[in-house]
Amino acid sequence: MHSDDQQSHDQQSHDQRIQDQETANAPARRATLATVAKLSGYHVSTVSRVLNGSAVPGVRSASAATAEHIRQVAREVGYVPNAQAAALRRQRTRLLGVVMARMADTVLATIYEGIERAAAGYGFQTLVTNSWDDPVTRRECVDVLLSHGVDAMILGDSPVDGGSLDVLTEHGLPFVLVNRRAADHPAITCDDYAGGRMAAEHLLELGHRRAAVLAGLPYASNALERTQGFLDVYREAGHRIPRGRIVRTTFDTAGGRMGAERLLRARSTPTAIFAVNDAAAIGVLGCLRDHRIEPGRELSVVGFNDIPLAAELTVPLTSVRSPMQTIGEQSVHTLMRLMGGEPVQSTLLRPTLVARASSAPR
Amino acid sequence: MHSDDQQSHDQQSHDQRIQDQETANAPARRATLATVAKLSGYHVSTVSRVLNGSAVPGVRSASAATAEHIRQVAREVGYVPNAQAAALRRQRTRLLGVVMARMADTVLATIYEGIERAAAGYGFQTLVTNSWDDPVTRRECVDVLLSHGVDAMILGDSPVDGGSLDVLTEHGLPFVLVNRRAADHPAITCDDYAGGRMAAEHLLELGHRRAAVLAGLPYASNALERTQGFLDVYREAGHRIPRGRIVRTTFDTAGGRMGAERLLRARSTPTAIFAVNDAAAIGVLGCLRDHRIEPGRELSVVGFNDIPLAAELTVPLTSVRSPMQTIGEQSVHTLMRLMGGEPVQSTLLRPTLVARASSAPR
DNA sequence: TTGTAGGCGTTATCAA
DNA sequence: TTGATAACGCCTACAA
Repeated sequence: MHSDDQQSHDQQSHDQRIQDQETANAPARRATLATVAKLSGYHVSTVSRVLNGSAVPGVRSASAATAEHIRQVAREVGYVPNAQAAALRRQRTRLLGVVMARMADTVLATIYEGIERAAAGYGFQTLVTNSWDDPVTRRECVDVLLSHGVDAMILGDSPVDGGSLDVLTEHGLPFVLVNRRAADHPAITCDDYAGGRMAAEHLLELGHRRAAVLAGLPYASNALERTQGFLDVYREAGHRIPRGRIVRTTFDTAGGRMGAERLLRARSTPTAIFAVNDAAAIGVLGCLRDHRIEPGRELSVVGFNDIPLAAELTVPLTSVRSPMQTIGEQSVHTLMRLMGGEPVQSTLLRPTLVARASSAPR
Repeated sequence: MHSDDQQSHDQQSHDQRIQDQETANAPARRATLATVAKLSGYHVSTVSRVLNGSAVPGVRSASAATAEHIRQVAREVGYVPNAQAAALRRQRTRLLGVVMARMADTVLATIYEGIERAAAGYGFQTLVTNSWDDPVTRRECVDVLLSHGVDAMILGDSPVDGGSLDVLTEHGLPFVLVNRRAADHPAITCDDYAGGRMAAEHLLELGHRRAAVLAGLPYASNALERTQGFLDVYREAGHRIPRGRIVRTTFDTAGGRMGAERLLRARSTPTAIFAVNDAAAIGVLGCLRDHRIEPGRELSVVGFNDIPLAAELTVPLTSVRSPMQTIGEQSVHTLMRLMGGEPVQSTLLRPTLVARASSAPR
């Protein structure tokens, strides 16, 4: 990769370097409850109640003066609670495991932002792993998260067959799927089937009879359902889309480009292309540019998710907008209910079509 | 937000729901070393040595048969080591804290992917938080990570003045900066100053004398240095860029769009715009489209980072490529050396200019 | 090679 | 309201 195109500059003073060494060799021991107890003259248990005690509003278990004094001392010595110890004792870590296919996908990153934000609201921290959509790595991710004792998991990369979900049910660990669904596990997703239909209806209204689909990867429910919704509308309208115009692609721009190349090489080319995600759609646009085909005028393109970039393209991209942030947030709320023992249901969030210049009447 | 445009479908069977409730109410206790010990007939310490023992290659501390038996039992009961307990005992969590401004920024997400990948290679897991570039949130992020006992931190959002770094040095916690530098803390970044110069040299060669800069936010070293490099080249060439043509912007497309609007409203407009990151540059392209200005032909645009999308745009974006993945990976390697007590230096990774159609001779 | 014991920092329970 | 104590699961020095 780029690993050889690098320079190293020594930008630290000698003292700095020495200090680094010392800190590494003598890692400062953090102040503990015992430290605070000794300094404040109270017993550890009292200090614990004041500093980390279960925050039941009405019930105080130390006099105001005592509490204030203890808090003061804690602040002075820079006391930070040790989550490991607390977790060991309480049997819960307040950690949420998150498995995503890959973070550099804007859609997944945005869902993740929703998750993080909502989780913070419940006092939960997230532990994230990238599975790269690889079964083996996925399994390792789950194991790592388990061993770190996450209280629950949010899985954003489940293949339709469920993948490694049995491990979780075995362990009795609560989990929620996002972005993709699998079996009847609780999942928070966009209503992908409806979204696929919207895209098709839009293109049909514009008069496109010969449409093609960049269908993504076949183990992702969202890709499958978007594709299915799209195909169904065309079939219902009597314009069945032949197999050759349905192309499997990866979800990145490179995938979209390759898929489009393939479609354009065929004998009869489509007048419209529906890509199941925006990154692929942008790859299509790149390919069209190379072939000097003007998007919108000569060939319509529709994407999915409506990432912020879509609106800014030179030919703005028509896209089915999915509420990515909300999917993330909602998944946390659902998970909290699940952890609380409440029954939960899967949720489908409604998408909306945003028509722009990349799709136009035939 | 979108929170009301949602539908709920009950997609679970009755049985499923009941099962959920049960698992929530009676969270299955994980198998521990003791469990395995009892079942295998060996003592906990032996089991521990076999399963989680320090992996010194040559030194085995159990007979092959014993080890195999123990491992077998462990597999059967689904033993997963309790990282909390191990951490408490060992005083190290094998957790790496990562603070980023925001994950939905492709650049940061890509750096993060590099971090995760390299960390996994060392057996470390990452704990990520978004600081949203807000000082208060940033401080909270650091505290949360500290309380979760991370062994070290990677900070991707440090303001030039260092921000909350003093807390870390106080705690003696090893850390490395990525993406942005601050004071003389060890940092792995792109050579932003050089990159800024490259952009300027490119535009000057094309004959652009009236250039403008979308300078990003003033507390980010990368934005500052890219801008400075750019300005220096123009100054050295005798074409000083006036204050009015240097616009502060956020790092997203919206920021780029607003910045460009402002530049185009001025009396004398630039013939070229350098945006300190690609997202902003794409915002510029969107703005130009609205004003029916053709990028490249009428006004040149140069971005920074060369995210994968840049090459696929209808008018491909000229950009200074930074080795994002490598920055992430390198930061972990550096951190490991730091934790090992070795002296470390900051590293500047060299960028390269990728010229495309968005910049053309004047 | 295997067993024993003690403690990492916190919290829940019980007693004062 | 406060104090004492035990235990969460694991690791490691030491003894056998």
